[in-house]
Amino acid sequence: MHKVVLSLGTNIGKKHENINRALYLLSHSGIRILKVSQKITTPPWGNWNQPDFLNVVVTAETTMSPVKLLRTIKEIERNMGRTSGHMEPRIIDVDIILFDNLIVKTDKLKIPHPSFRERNFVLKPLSEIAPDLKDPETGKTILQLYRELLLLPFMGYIDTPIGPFYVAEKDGQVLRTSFKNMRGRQEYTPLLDKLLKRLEDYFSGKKVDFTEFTLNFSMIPDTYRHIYTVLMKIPYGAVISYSQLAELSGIRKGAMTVGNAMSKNPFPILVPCHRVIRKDGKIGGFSAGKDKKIFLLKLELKDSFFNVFPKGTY
DNA sequence: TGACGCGCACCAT
DNA sequence: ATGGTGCGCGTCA
Repeated sequence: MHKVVLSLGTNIGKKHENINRALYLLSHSGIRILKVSQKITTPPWGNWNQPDFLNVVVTAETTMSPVKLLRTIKEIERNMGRTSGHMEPRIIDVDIILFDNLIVKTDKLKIPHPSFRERNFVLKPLSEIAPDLKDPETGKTILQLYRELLLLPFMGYIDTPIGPFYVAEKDGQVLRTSFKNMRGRQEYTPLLDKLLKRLEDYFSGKKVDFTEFTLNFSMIPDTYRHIYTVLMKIPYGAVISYSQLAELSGIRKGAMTVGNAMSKNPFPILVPCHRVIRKDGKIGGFSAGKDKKIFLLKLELKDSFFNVFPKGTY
C-alpha cells in the first residue's frame, strides 16, 4: 500500500460539487481517501484573468504505481470534462503532491510536485491534516515547509513576447524582477497585481512609468544603488551610454562600473538598464540576452529605433 | 580590520 | 587587439 497526497482544484461551475465528484470518482478507482482537508478559496495565479479556485488536499492509499495513478487521475479529469490546458480555467485539476518517499523526475511525472513548497493552497490545508509528513527531497516536515512558506517573498509572473517575467514583493516593496525563474510564494498581493498589470501595459507597447513602485535596495552596494537611482530618471524611449551614465552619476572614468552595475541589476525593466547602450552606437550587453534588450528598445523607440541603431550596429 | 587580486553588459587607441 | 579604468567581492592575514 502506498501513501499519497493529492491536491484538487477547480474554478469553473459549481466548484464544491466538482471537488466532491472528483473525490467520489477517485475513491471508486482504487484510491482510498484517508483524510480530506478544508476547502480553501484561492485567487488564480499565473493568469489572473480567471475566477478564483476552490482547493482541497487529501491523503490517500493506493496499490497503484505512480504512473498508473497518474493515468487514473488524467482519466477522471477527462471524464469530468476537463479540456483546458495549463494556466487556464478548468473544471478539475488533480495533482500528485507526494507518493511515499518517492522521488520521480520524468517528463510526464514529477514527484514531489515541483512547486508545492511555494503554494499556500497546498501547504496550508496539508499542514492541518498531515503536519508531520516528510518531504523526501528536503527532509522537512509539511509544517516546517508551511512555516517557511510564510516567510518567503510573494512572487508572480506574466508571459511576455520575450518569455516569462517574474516579480517578487517583500513588505510592500518590490524585492526583485527577473527574466529567470524565481523562488517565492506563488500568490498575488495588491502590489504584485498592480505591478503585473503595469508590466502588461508596458509589454503591449504603452508608455509606462514605474517610478511609483518602491524598490528594495537594502542589499545593494551604495554605488550601484546610486547609479540605479540616476538611471531611473532616464525616461521611456530615451537612451544613454555607459560613460554618460557614469558621468551623470558623478563617477569619473566609470563606464565599467556602470557596466558592472547593469549586469547585476536586480530590477530589469523597472531600473531601465536596457536604455544604457555603448558609446559607439552599438547595443551592448544584457544579462537576459541581447535579443531581449533589442526587443525592449524597439518597443520603446518604435520606428526611430532604426535611426538610433542603423543597419549593422547590433 | 585592510590590502590584494580578479573580473567585468566599457572605451580610446 | 590591448591596456587603463572604478568598483565590489572573495581571500588572506
